[in-house]
Amino acid sequence: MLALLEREPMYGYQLRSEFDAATGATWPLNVGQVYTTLARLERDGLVAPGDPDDEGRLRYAITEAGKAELAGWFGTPVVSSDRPRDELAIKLALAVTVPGVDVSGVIQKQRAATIVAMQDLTRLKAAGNDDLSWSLVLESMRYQLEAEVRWLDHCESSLARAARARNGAGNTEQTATKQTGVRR
Amino acid sequence: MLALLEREPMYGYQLRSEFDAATGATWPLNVGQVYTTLARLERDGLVAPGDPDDEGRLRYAITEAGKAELAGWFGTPVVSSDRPRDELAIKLALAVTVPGVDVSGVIQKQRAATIVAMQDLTRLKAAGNDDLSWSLVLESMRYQLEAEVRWLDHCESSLARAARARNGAGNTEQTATKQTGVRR
DNA sequence: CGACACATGTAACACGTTACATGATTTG
DNA sequence: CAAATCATGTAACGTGTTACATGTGTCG
Repeated sequence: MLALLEREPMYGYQLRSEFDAATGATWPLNVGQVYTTLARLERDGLVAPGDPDDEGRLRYAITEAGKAELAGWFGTPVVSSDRPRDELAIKLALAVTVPGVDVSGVIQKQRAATIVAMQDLTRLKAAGNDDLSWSLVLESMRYQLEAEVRWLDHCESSLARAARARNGAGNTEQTATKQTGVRR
Repeated sequence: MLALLEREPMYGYQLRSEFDAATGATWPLNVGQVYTTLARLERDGLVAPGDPDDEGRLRYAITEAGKAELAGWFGTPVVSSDRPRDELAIKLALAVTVPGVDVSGVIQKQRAATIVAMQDLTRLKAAGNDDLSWSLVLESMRYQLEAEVRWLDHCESSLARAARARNGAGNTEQTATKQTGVRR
């Protein structure tokens, strides 16, 4: 919000559409949330309601405090500790500890879903959008999804190795990558 | 929580330590939260308090409904739409739209931080932990961080290209990757 | 004995999210 | 004219997170 308001004062509805434009509607933003957030930002003195425009729309402007906050945001890198927990990582980490879970089944389903997501992305990208922000976000997702697939592969081979270690040294059937049935 | 309780009934404090063990303390979990979550899970009928053990500790057990929920979780891949918004992606997407922001500065700081994070990871990994869950989570982070660096590089060259497009065709000074000062 | 880990909780807060209500304006 | 878009809000809910209170056991 602050970043958008730094460009120029905007009213709520406009903020939503500008945000969607910037992120390519990848993470759609509920309009209602804009207003609640605006109220919270005003509470914290980061924005201020100002001159209503020609039509009665109330534009909010960023304050000095808001500019400082924004500059801090841009100037401070995102570190692991303020990233949200990675659900997928947790899921697999736990899956391998719970007996009866078909871990490779989980991995395979996930990889399939991830690959579909990548294809959707490619399709989106093909439906020409020359906007820079748009394409950066899309590329971000692509890099992440690619990494995810690679990680899933790594997990599978890790699993296979662990299974091989558990079984006798001479026993070389690839059981680990071929089990079926989901728990129980 | 459900995944841990599927292994065996546990009490609150134990759940915390088991979770930390599984995720390698990557995303430390506040103990208090375990109890509130446990209360909410009980409210939803997914766990049930049961037989207190030899010391007076109250163990919670997963219910049938909880098992179903858990099986659903393991059986359903994580898709983009239920992933949280990517703060870094949004940050850069907006940075390029706000005039006066030193985008390559942001990128460089982020890359530095990301690389440090990768080194921390390597160090952690070196401090021997042969636990499978642990190492899967660590690898997950490594893959993600690597992807992030690659994406940041991509962003920089994307930016440079955009800048070249803005400037005249003959004008080939590399202004885009060399600006300084953070807005204003 | 004092500090620290173990162990259980609760109150308060902030935030994201949804659903709903309401009205003006535009457009097929 | 009806439907859709524009536009502004609010109430309610769920959850993550922190801070605090409280007590027991253990170990240097």
